[in-house]
Amino acid sequence: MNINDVAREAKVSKTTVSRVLLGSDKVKAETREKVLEVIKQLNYTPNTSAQMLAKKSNKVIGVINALPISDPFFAYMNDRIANECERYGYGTLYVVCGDNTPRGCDREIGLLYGKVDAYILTGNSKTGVLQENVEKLVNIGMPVALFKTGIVQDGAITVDIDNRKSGELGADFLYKKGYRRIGYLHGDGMGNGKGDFHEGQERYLGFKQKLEKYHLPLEQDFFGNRSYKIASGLADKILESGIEALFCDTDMMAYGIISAFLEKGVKIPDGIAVLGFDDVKFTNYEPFIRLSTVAQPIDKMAACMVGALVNRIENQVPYGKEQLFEAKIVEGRTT
Amino acid sequence: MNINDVAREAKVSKTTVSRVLLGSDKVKAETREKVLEVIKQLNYTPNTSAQMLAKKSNKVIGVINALPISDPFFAYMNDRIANECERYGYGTLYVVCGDNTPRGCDREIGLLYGKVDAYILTGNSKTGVLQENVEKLVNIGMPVALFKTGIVQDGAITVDIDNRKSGELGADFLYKKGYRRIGYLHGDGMGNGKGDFHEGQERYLGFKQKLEKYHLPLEQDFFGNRSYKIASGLADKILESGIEALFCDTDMMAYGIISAFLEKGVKIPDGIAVLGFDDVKFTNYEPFIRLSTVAQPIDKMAACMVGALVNRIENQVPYGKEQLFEAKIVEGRTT
DNA sequence: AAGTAAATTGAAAGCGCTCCCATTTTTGCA
DNA sequence: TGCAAAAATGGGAGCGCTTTCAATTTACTT
Repeated sequence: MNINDVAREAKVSKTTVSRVLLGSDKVKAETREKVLEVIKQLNYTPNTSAQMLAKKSNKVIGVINALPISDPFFAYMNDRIANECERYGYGTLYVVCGDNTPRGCDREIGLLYGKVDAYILTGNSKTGVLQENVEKLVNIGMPVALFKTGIVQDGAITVDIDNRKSGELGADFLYKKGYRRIGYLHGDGMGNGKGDFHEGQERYLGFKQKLEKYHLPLEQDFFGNRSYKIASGLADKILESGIEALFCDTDMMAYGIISAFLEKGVKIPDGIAVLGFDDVKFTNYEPFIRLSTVAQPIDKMAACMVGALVNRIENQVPYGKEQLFEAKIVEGRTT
Repeated sequence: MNINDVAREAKVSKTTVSRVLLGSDKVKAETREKVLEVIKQLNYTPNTSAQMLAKKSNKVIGVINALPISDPFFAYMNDRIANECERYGYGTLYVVCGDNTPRGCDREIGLLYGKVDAYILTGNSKTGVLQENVEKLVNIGMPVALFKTGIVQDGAITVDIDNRKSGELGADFLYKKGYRRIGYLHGDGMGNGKGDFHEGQERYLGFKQKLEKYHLPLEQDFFGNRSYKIASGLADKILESGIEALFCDTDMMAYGIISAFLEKGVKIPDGIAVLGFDDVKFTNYEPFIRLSTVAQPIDKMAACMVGALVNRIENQVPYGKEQLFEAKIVEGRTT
């Protein structure tokens, strides 16, 4: 079942069918009607591979997630990307590097090659192998956007927030709220315990600098971990340290530790204040504790990436090398 | 840059290059070496659209999520599907129907058409439009698996848990733990307020039947909602009702209401016990309160779908029409 | 050394579609 | 009614790859 079958049935040439399909050009109204009718009747769907091959472009952007997609922050980002693509009439194809091991995603890039007009690469674990592949893509003229990969590469556009500044912002906010003894809870990146969460390091740096500027004492650092038992002891450790506020480098860490605090009967924010990072949005679930957090402008970042890629694809307009966004405080009830 | 460039550079025919690419057949070792070298040197990547067109199959399974992917349950499912596909040497391509409106996903099916060897359709919002499209796919001989779509269709394989039984299981568990006054917290499905969460209805039915069997009183029903304010009042309402245990029809609802209880200083499970549904797994986050829940065998369901599809694709082995799995209780600390 | 089988390679057709260009049909206007 | 211009349609090449089948080379046997 292909375009020829439709052509035969509609008694026109496949060229005409193609024209109807692409909604293009001038086809007599009644011819179009007839073709559409046959298409519907035969349940014909055009083969996108053939289209792609013939057209060299198909209005599709490919997204490679170099991390498990069940990370809520990135999951939401993916939703936003799809939405943005739709605005421009583009489809979105996703691929996931399923495991936790940072790698080059060769397989995944290959899987999309010839199917998409541009790539978006996503992932918070810096890896040299990935960088090599980005270079390759760029070299063959492929439009590429990088989201939080920690890679900055000529010919690709890197989108992220200014992590350093965001760390400062969080510290500043807590300071101005009157907290003086402020601790920091580190996440562990991809949960692989490899400590390669490059974003967190920058955030922490900004946080520390701000504390120093205010001549605040540097409290003990705390480290999150996926193991329940350690995490449970963690809450005690944090409480015993006597800090007044805790800056967590992801919202998920914040939610976790808050639950632990609540369970121990500690009031938030009176017993201890908690500031998250990300502004994670959940489908199907509105957290009952509105978290105070350093919000990443996810929507804007998605719009920036897709907009830049589409503009490059359609108008050959080059994009900048790096686009850093400002985070902002969203105050909930935990500070 | 295509296969011809490689052929020319390696001084062989493109047929030979193709053979090397497919790792197939007999190619003299030194010829293969040379071709591989040229491929590497030129950074050549085969065009998957051309391959697909020529081969009629490319070992790729397409997944259409008829819901926002940021739903943690489905996000995790998607991760599992990718893993299963990888076991068979298959790639996985995802598409998301970005909005909350249940629809036929015509666009998304079309986007994948000609790119994949089989479809997996996912979504917990029954829609007639979707069913039509499933029929179409089946009619052209496309292997199709349906996950929680609420659709059962000849020629497609439907995979789900036995929701009724699972509701009974939860009620039974709570009863046997000694709880007698048990309430039920309904989710609102896709969060679109349309109340089309067909799974929940079945679960509730099973739950109710079991209560009746034990001659327990039917407590007031509670309804979750994405609006924070209502949800906050909800916790009070539940507590005032005097129930001893609350059965929530998703884990996310459970986590939410638990936070609210904790914040009010209510102990779990002494003040009130909470049983969730799903056994949601988070990347990057281990909830500090291990939830007691009715666990869906996500891994098994993913394996079942992918296995059935691959077997159908490669060996023409037909699959069953419907495969229902048993849920089981995973007891945490909230009951 | 000759002959045959096996291994290796290449030429060319074709996958389903788009699009350039040529051809046919229709329209507008004198 | 006739003729040029515009509109509508179709033929066929080509997108990058795989695969059949034939041709060539190599290896083996006696």
